[in-house]
Amino acid sequence: MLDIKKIRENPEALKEGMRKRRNKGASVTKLLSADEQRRELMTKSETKKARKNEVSALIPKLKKNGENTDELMAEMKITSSEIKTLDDEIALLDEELKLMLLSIPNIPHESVPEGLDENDNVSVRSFMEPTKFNFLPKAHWDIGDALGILDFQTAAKVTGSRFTFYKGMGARLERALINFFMDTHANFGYTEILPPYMVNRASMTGTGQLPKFEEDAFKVTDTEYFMIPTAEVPVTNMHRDEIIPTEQLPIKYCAYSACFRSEAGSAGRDTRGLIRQHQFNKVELVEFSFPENSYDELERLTNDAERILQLLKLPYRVRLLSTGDLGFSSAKTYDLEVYMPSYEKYVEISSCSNFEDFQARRANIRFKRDKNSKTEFVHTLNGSGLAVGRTVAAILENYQTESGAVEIPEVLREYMRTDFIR
RNA sequence: GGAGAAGUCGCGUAGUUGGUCGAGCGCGCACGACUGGAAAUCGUGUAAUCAGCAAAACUGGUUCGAGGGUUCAAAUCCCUCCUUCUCCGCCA
Repeated sequence: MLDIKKIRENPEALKEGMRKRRNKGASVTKLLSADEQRRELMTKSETKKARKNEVSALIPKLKKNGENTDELMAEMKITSSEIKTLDDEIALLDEELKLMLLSIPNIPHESVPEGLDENDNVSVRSFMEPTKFNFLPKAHWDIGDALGILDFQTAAKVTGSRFTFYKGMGARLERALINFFMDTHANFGYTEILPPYMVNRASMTGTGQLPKFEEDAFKVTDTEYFMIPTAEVPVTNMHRDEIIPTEQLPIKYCAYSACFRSEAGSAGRDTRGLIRQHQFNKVELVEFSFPENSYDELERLTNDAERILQLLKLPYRVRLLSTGDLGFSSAKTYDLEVYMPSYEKYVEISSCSNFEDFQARRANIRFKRDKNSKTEFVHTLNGSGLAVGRTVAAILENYQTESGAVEIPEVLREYMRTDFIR
């Protein structure tokens, strides 16, 4: 959510930001007129309330002196109903205004390249060369099938499409990766979190999934709970409606969770394999930082996610997202893309974003520099560290051997208790 | 799931025949006095948020779990929901 006061002061900045995002939804004029009307009504209502409070203090005094208060009480009866009418109008405007504000995406940071879509993203750096094979490499779903470690067919029977059974060494690989990710991040100052997999509506709104993207989420029937699409939601909302003690900042969490996405708009895309599932595992990095540090922290957090790929010796590149590909809540995002031989291209395996105060304002997460200073919103950041299923896919494909076996990356061998899956 | 109790300013509490209660007290914290320094003691202060103002100050509004209602007036009465605790049931 953006700051209505800033929009009031500088509507041009919002218009420019929305132009960059090619966003047609935000009507600045409508927003500002609703805001103005609301403030006008508030002034009226508050004047009446002041009078009401004054009289309410007066009545008991007069009564004590035995004076008649009928006339005042009659006046207040009218005043009260007038206040109620005004407040009802204000509440209506408030709701309208809030819905508008909640539907406006974040304004991109000035360092974000302007573009139409993912084709305008910019490569920042890369690690290793794309893996070369002196045989015809197989896709991970074929490898998984051949080794008996991934079973999509049975999952389709038991649940439906876009689900997977991991079996034997496949299940162990997934579990090994989760432990390896968490252990690594914990060594770099992140506190481990294991969050709830369902959250309420307020949490989904706090991080920006609602109200605009309800169809992307799985809602639990007969409750107001949603299955989390990422651990970012429960973990960021841990501090919702809090004023974080300054000495605790920056706060850094790493959280493992299963993630649930309906992928409503993606029918037919990446239908095979582990790339686009309704349920997948992910380790997420979440950070609450001082506003002035957040862009340095974004670089650092991105490096923390990259470290995993480096340790696994998987080829990847870092892409700076253009305004056309930027997520709704983000001001700046780096995607880490791992090389996937079956696609003969790079596939997103992590997304690291700085939301500035966009989520913090929605979720009301603040801090105070010292006793006498005003409260400020923290900046929130997060990034995958990493998506586990896609990492399994990347390992199966990049580490496959001509014999059909898969070598285990060195750093995982102690977790796997083996050097090969065959 | 059933029965009961409770949710007040960082913490602990006072406040239930509705009316100077946005709210007293204690602790904590901050500042000051005393001290060579400290402890103890004493004094002062101690929320968030919105609107008005260029703005600090200031003025006004709102907030006693959340939302609604009764009333001239609600922390106090009524309703709904949420959370916590105790007992029972069920259960990994």
